[in-house]
Parts: sequence; C-alpha cells; structure tokens
Amino acid sequence: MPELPEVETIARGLAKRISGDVIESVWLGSKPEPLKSPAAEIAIALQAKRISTVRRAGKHIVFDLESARGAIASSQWIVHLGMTGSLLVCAPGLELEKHTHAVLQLASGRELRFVDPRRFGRLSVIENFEAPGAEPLQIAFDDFGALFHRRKTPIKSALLNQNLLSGVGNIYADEALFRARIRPRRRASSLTHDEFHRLYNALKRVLREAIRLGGSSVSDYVDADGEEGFFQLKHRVYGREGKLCRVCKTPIKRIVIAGRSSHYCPRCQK
DNA sequence: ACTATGTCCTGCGAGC
DNA sequence: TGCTCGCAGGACATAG
Repeated sequence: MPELPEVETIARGLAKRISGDVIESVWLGSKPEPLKSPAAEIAIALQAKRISTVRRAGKHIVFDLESARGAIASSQWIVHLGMTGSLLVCAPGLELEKHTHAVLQLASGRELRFVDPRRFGRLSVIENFEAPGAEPLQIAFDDFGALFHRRKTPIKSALLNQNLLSGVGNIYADEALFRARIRPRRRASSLTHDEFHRLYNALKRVLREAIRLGGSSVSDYVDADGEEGFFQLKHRVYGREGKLCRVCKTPIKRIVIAGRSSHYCPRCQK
C-alpha cells in the first residue's frame, strides 16, 4: 500500500510518538509468518531494547534499537508494510484487530501493533540495514541518468525497480511520468537528456509535495496517528481512467505494464 | 545479465 | 440481497 511519501509520513509519526520508548515484551502471531527473520530471533532482538529513532529507508521503516541500559547495540528492526500493512500505537487491552501479527508492549504503557490483512508485509531484524536502491530525494541528476539510460525495459518498470531507486511505487511512478510528459511504455534507453531531466525534477517535486500532504489515502492508508493523507486529491492520472486530463481534457488511458496498471494522458505524454 | 510473467494473500466494490 | 469477478499502493522466484 504505502510508497515513499506514505512510509515517510508513518515513520515521522512514529518517531514523534515512540522515540525513546522501551520495548518490554513482544508477541508475534504464529500462522504463515510475515517474518523474514525467525520469530524467536525477532522477539529476542526487540526485547528490552530502547527505540532511539524511527526513520524511513526506501519503503522500509527502520527502528534503530539500543540496549535499554544505554549500551551500544546497533541492531535495527525493519518493517516493510507491503500493500496493506499498518503500524498502530494504541492503548493496551484494546481489542486486537483482525490480522494483527505483532504486538510490542512499551514501557510507557502503550502498544505498538503491526496489522496486515494481505500479509505482504515483512518484519526482520538486521544490523546496519541499507536499502539496495538510491533515495530519489537524495540522488544527483548524473547518477539518476546513469541508473536508467542503458535499460531497455519500459521507464515505468525501471522506476518501480527497487534495486535502482528505492521508494517509488505505482502511484508516484505514474504521477511523475505525467508531470514529465513521458509515456510509461517508453524504453528507458530512449529517453533524451532533456526527458531525464524533466523526470528527475518531476519525481522529486511529486514526492516532496506528497510528503507535505501526508501521502495518498486511496483505500485504507492512515498514518501512525490514524490520520489520512491528502495527496490523492492531487493525482492527475493515477486512478483516473476515462476521466479528462486536467491539462488538455483528453480522457486518461489505463494500460498494463509488467502486471501493474498504468495511467497516462495520450496527448500530454509522448 | 536483463527482462517479463506468475504467485503470494485478503477484502472490496462493481455488476449481474 | 447475495453471488462472482476483477482489481488492489509490493516484491520475490522463476522462466526465457
């Protein structure tokens, strides 16, 4: 469900609310595990650890942990929300929502819960985690171009490849391509220097604006405070098949690229 | 090495 | 009202 702006919003909300809190105990649902690391390993790694910070890396939420006694322990709890995962901070004893897979009891008395109906989300404990791809908001233009300009795959697929850029998903790929006036099926290698430049800038702008508005709430996304985002009001192509382009009034088209629905304006995008 | 396709899950809305 | 179908913001394994 969440892409970079949504994950950023969630991570900021969590950082604000639970930084400094200590994990007293851990419950992990059994079942087909949404776990990347073994359950016992995760439970042990989280137990009695202090959450020093919460931040985003690509689409991952990173909890930096340290020993509750202040000793250095550079392990990190990594949460990937998949499509439908959410992290909730709530009062203890509140009835467990269906599809709750993890509950952390915090020293402050609250609980941090991981809920994920579709179970595409993943939990793991790693040391020195790094997302494989580059951060779209950090990368320099030259590196951005170098990442893509030899690839024969559609530019849309390349944008979704997390090993290249980390954090771009289906909504923001479509929205950035519209703003850059580039069709999603274009081979990445066919883009001109000017087009790469437009795409680079469009992607940064769209991600920054989405973060400012708290992300896109298109189905059930809410941030750590239970608040919805507002960027869906700014979508120009995503989810607008058949509706009129906000720029030229041509109906927006929907096609499938690499199994993902892709939206574009046949007149504005070349 | 790079690229396209299928699969993992549950829930929801559209259409009949 | 109740059923089936198609679709969903992600990422991986597998096949070509």
